[in-house]
Amino acid sequence: MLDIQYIRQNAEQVRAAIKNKGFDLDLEEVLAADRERRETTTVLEQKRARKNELSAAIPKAGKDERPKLVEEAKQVRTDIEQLEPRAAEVQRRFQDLMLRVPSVPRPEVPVGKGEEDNVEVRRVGLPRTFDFTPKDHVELMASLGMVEWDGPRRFAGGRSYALVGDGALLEMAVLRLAVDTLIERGMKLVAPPVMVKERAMTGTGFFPLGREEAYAITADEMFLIGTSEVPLVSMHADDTIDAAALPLRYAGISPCFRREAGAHGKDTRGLYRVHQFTKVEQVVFCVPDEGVAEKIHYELLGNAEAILAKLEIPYRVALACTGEIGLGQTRKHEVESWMPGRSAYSETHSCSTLGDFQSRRSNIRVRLPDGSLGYPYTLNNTAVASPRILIPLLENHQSADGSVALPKALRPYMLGRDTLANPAK
RNA sequence: GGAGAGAUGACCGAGUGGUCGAAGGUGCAUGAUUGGAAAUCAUGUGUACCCGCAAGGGUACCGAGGGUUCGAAUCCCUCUCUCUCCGCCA
Repeated sequence: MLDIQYIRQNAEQVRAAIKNKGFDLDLEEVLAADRERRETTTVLEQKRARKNELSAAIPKAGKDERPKLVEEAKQVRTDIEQLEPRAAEVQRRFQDLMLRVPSVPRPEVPVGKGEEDNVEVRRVGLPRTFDFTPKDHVELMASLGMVEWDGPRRFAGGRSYALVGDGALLEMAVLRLAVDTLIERGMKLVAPPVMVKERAMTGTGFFPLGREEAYAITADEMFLIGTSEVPLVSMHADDTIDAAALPLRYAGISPCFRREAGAHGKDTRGLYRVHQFTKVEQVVFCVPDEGVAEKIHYELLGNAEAILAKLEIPYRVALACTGEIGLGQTRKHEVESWMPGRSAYSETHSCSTLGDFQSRRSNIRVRLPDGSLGYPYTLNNTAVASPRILIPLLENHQSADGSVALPKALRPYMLGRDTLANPAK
């Protein structure tokens, strides 16, 4: 959410943000609702002031004065009761519109519509050239006994899978490697609730737009999170954090659930796009300062890259264009890992700065050194998300005989083994 | 799931219909005192929105939402959360 005063004073920039980010919103509607809201509250507050005046005067009034005052007070109350529903309606409409106003991208963010407009920043590592026909992760995992498809898809539906044997072990190893890396880098590990109330979804910017992307637990009005960013940010909802305590660096680990509502028929093969996965996520709160936020943004990006380096996966980093960044994000980098089975770099990480967008929605504040209150900035980035990360991990390290070499950094988490091989062989 | 207790400002805690944004204490800030500190004394110390160049003014907020009343932190209803006991349970 943006500051309405900021919107009033920078309407042009906000209009541009709406257009460039590709949202369907008429800012004039927002501004009109704001004007209407102020008009109705002014009238209402004047009535309330009169009401307070009268109820203060009544106990002091003499016997003969009293009935007259009570009479007027009753009238004023009736007036207020008539104004209130309209004012509430105007307020509701205003707030609903405010939740749909996107944040303004940082100046360095390229204007563009889709992926093709993202700007590649760097490539690290070279895609391997194979002297045999490489298998994709589906074939590899099948032959290595790492995954079950048929059973899960029968009892749990499309995009379901079960990691088994080395598949499950490898997932745990990768997650643990990521966790340890982040702990070494000063982040606090959190295993948060994965079922949350609507407020957490709205507060982090995933609702109301994108509501259809979340699984709802209707009986209890709860929602399954699509990322631990939701509970980690919400953990501080309504808090006032002392500036001296910032930055707060968290590493969240949780299962994540996504309906993939707009992606029917897309990426249906394998483990690339699934409804349930496990993710280690970095979330940081920092002081409201662009310079500080930028520094942390690159720190988070660096953490993700360090993990990819340990996993010995080639990747590239791209600065996402305006059309590819979300409602609240002011800057986003995507890290795309090389996936031989797709012969392409595909997204495995997403690093975002959100400014005070989430803090405002979640009512998270910071007490600044001068005693004033502000809204902290939030940032987040994937550390590792599995099973998606298993795709480049397995495909890049496969051998001609169908076995997979384990990167050195992973071996301690894999019982000291250096290879995954068919158990039958 | 059953029975009960509770939710007040940064914190503790008073307040059961009227001038209560809310006593008192603690903490914090500033000043006095001191060689310096402690102690002491004095003053100040919430947030959001609206109007205003400002000074300042107004409204709302005592877990949330409704209701009663001229008037609600105080009375009534619903909900949320916390705690205790019983049951169930990984």
